[in-house]
Amino acid sequence: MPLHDITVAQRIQDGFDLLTRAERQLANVILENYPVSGLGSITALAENADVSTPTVARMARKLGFGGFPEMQAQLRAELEATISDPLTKHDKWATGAPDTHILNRFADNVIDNLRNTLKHLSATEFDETVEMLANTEHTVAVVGGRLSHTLASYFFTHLQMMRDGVTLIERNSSSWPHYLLSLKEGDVLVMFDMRRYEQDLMRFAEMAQARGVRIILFTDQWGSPAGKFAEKKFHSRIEVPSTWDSSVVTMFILEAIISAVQSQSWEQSKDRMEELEDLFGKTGLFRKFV
Amino acid sequence: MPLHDITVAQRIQDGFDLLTRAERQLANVILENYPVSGLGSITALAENADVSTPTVARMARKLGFGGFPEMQAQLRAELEATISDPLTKHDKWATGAPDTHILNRFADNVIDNLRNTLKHLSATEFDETVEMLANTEHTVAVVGGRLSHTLASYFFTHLQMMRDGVTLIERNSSSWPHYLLSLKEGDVLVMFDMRRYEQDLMRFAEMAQARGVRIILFTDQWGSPAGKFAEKKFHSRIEVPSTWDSSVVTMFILEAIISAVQSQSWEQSKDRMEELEDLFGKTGLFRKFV
DNA sequence: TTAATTGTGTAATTATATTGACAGGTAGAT
DNA sequence: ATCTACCTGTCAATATAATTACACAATTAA
Repeated sequence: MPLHDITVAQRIQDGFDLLTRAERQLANVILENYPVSGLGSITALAENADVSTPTVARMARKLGFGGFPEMQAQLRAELEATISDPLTKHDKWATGAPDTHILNRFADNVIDNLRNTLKHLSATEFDETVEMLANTEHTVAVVGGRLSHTLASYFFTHLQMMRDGVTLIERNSSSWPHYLLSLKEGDVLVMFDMRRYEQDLMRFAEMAQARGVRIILFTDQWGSPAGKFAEKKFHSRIEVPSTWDSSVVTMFILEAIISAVQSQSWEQSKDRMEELEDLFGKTGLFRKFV
Repeated sequence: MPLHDITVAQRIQDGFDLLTRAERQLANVILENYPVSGLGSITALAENADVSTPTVARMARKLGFGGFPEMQAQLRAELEATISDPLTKHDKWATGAPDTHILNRFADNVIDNLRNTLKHLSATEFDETVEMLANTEHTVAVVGGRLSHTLASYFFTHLQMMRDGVTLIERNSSSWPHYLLSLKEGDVLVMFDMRRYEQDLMRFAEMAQARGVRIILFTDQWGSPAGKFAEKKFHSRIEVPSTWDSSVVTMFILEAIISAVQSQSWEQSKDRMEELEDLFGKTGLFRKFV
């Protein structure tokens, strides 16, 4: 295949591992708004990516071009080809794949789910939930079902980074009574229960509520039976072209909540984060940056 | 209407009668292959239209720009606006909340991430990855890092429902050598490594590759250093308005893969699913439906 | 036809972009 | 801990682009 048949984007991706830190930074800026971001001057591009101009020139060389202008010329050529080819305009999400490709169908569907979910989600309820989770006067326990345990665990991991008094309740429901004992009135229980709802979760919710525990429930559009014991409920749309259900939208809400909780309690969480960074840094297990 | 709302093409057409012979010649060339023809140097454009460079500069002035570069900047801006799909932008997501509410900002951002990720994701690579994972002649092991273990676990749970020979490798890296022993040439290793990349994962990848294991890597836009040992790489955009990174897009890709793997091997997975349903039904732990 | 006006290119100048040389810094190796 | 190799930015040089000044050509009006 002649060299000019490979797009700049392709070359960047193919050789991504050979790129250095500054070059990757640059590569991302180019890909982010491809190909327009690469059509200005080398200086503009460099500033945009917060690297020096020689870095840009060097990368162009590395990708196999004679220099930056040559790379830019190819970007223009690609653009011309793209614009004049009406076929590519109908490609939706994944380029070079038909509309019927699973990636495109999935994307359409997930966006739809997100839109629909948010339409029925009250911003006030959201804010109140954030309030409950940011309040450190009470502890927070997190519990999930067979498939939703992963979500519970994800939420726990992040919440724990921001505040004290967060517990992840084990998968195994035989140990749940023990956890129940440590939950006091006013404490918060975050529960995940999706389609193929689990009896145990409902019983757990019932008993927790009886103890005065405030429940935040993440469930699907049809609603877990545990809902009747919950103070806050988040219904995600979860249907996708697959035999299983999608967790993407639920994860979206979780992340939004985590982000909001954090900005709410930034002063405390900042210190915690720094401590954590230190801890991980010192164990030598993890590098702080690359 | 502010000046910059009028396209260059519009300005040319509006003032066409005021243009001189050489300028019309130039105008036609610009419009002919709009806007790409105007994105090169002033010299290139002049030659292309068989006029002198000052003619180009003068026309830019005549059209109301400060000079040629200013006109070119607008061409780029127009192009950017055309290319970035207006589909989801400026839609308010959460009703009853201002645009600046975290839910709306998060939604915009995540959609953007998804779009950008898919734009640079090759459908062919995707299909080949699905192929690798659906093939039951080899085993599949799944491993993740500190924060990405959840994703690994999610992927494992679903893949396991569809096929035999799937292992989830523990979080604790001290046990990894044992897992390595059971990986044979041709086996598949699915690895997750996001920002704050982990040394151990890279070493693991290196050793696995040396054993002839084929690696599928899920990483972020900046790229884990383990990438150089991977056969397939998926770069997700993960930045959101939060201190932490988003896993939503990665989860999207995982689900799409899971869905594709399943339809690829429906006959086998159907039986497995039924068995699983039975098992869960019989243990009494879970209800099949509600 | 000739003078005035306007249009256009050439050449010189200026501004800007691009590249090359170097040196400080950082990560990985021994 | 020290060395080495390799990034990566600053600064200088070079090349290229853009503009200006100017002269000549073309067109139009007297």
